[in-house]
Amino acid sequence: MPTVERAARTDAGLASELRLSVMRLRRRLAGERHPDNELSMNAMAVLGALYRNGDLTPGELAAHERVQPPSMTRTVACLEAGQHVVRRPHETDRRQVLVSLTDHGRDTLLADRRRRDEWLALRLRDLTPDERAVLRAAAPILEKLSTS
Amino acid sequence: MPTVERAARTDAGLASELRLSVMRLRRRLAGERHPDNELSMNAMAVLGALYRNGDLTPGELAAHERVQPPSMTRTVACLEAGQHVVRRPHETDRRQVLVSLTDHGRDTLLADRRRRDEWLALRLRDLTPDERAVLRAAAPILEKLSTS
DNA sequence: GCGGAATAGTTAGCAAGGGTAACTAGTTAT
DNA sequence: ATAACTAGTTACCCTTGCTAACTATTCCGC
Repeated sequence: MPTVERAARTDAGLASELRLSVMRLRRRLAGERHPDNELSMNAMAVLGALYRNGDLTPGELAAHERVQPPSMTRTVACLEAGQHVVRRPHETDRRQVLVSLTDHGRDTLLADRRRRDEWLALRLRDLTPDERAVLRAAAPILEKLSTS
Repeated sequence: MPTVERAARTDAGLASELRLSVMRLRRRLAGERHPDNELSMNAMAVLGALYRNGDLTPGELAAHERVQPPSMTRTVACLEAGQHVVRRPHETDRRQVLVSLTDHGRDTLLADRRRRDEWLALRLRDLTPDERAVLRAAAPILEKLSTS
């Protein structure tokens, strides 16, 4: 008996399917992380954002990850404690704070990412090329859904 | 600046993209639930499984949702407290317990599901038909990833 | 310029929801 | 008869999200 019903013809049905699939896969991803990764998935995402975009404020990071500012404060505090980022005051607006990736943070990010995607990448290799193509197309759409 | 890099050409890149997208969308889904839904998303998923498959044991439910048995014990206890399910001993093997959906549970499931998918279905309507088709194809693949 | 509104970040406290370890009760196999 | 296994539960802890409330700064209207 398949976990997902075959039919997702209506929008409501598709919504249900997608919701369940996303929930389960996320749980699986959280569980399957390699044991010697020191960073949580969210901390990783923050380092990734800094790596791609350069220095950002906590507010920008919160918007980027779609969490509330206090949640990001905690994540950043944790990263700062591990020397992965440094916080420094904004040049002109002293309400703001800029978070920068340290060398150590960057190294950790790259090593961690390599290990952490291992599990998923392994499963992706078991898919057919067509299935991978579908997921490649789907990723930005999922992203758009969470953005809007 | 797009949140997701355009490139997901390698499997590792795709894994990264997919992981981030799934995490964010799931967070968004958890947050956007309609205020007068009484059930958590996981409770809903359990009722859904019972609705589709008939009576199941806690162990089967745990495997189905890919959580550890103690987590399912709690979810089932919560559902039982709300009269959405009943637990009764297995006929022949008295170690086991069978969980059944009550009428009230079924009604709640259907009403809740309708409301809960509203937000996502709304966003789905903003997509192009092609994008929806991609997601329709992607849902079972995501499911397969979390199953394997 | 000065007082009130708005903005950025933080602190404090809470709740949901996952996990592991250890226990009970029932079943199976030697 | 007893040892080993299985299903479920209990107890406990951790992570990670949230809201509310507070501080510090900046902006705006007069």
